[in-house]
Amino acid sequence: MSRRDTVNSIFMRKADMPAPSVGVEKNPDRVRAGAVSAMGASLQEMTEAARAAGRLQAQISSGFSVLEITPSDISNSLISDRIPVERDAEFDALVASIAEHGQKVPILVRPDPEKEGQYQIAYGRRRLRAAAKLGLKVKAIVQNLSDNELVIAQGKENLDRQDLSFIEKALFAHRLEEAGYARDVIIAALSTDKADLSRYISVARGVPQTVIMAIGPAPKAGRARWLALVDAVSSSPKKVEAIIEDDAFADLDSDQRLQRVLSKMAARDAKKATGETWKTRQGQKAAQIERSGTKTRITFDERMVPEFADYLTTRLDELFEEFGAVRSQR
DNA sequence: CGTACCTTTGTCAATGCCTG
DNA sequence: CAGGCATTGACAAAGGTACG
Repeated sequence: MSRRDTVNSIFMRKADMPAPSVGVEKNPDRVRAGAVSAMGASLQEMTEAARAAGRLQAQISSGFSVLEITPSDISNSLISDRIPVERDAEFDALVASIAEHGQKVPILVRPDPEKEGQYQIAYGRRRLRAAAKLGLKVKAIVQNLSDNELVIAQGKENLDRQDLSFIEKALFAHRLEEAGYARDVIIAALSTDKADLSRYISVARGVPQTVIMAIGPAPKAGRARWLALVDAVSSSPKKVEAIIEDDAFADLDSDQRLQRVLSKMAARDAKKATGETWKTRQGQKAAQIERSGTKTRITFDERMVPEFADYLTTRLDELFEEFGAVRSQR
């Protein structure tokens, strides 16, 4: 799979379209038809559009320029970095501000490499959404950016705003990685170091998307709580799902939802403190250890460690002797 | 097999926030 | 304002992997 295909698949997913199956080529005719219809059907309009495109091309190649662009000509960024929230008072305030004073700060876009006359947003999506809502054109700086520059610009802008929560950064990092970006590019985009990036990605990998979306951005929660959630999910994913499906769960705010899951899981762990999971060094959950009164039961998962139980059975005498020797030394 | 590089994990200190 | 707690950035070491 080429980089372009990978990036496209991310883009398609972001646009709420089914993820394309591997190896399926995009139909170039459909792309062309879309671009043409966007420019208008009549010859007059097409000529005018061609002239406008020429002017734009000259401006773009001379560096960058601030243009007024119809929001529908701007597609979403390759990589989504925000978890949508139902109510957003700040967004309403932004809409009101732009309605009253106009758009003060331009957004950053690049020309869509595949669709003439179209743009891809690097940052300023809230301003874009606000302009679209108001039916206004949006002021945009147009720059020729590489894929890497695009995501780095997007990341930098978000960090300037300092309102991406831990999990939003984690998702952003994870999506960049899935899109095939090198670690150093992701590190630059998130202004982080390799150690933290590793943690971001492991959290985004460790918690299912459905769980993250159900909980939301949890702006007050940092690394520790999300790492705790990774543990909780890996030990009993079904229990976590049951908690997030609870009716009352949706009534809480995002931070409270995360807290609810963690406290319920902690309570559950405390209750069955006698039960534990044995994991192999590769992290496979290979056995369940249950203690009750005078008995201890170890249940091996044959799918994870096939034939290990048989092997262990044949060595019980040996192990018991070893155990006796160790105990007598103490 | 040894080496170099990359990733993951553990840990600590600084900072900020909250509560009494 | 002090103390406790959570968050965050940074460093070091361990673990994993690719390559010669």
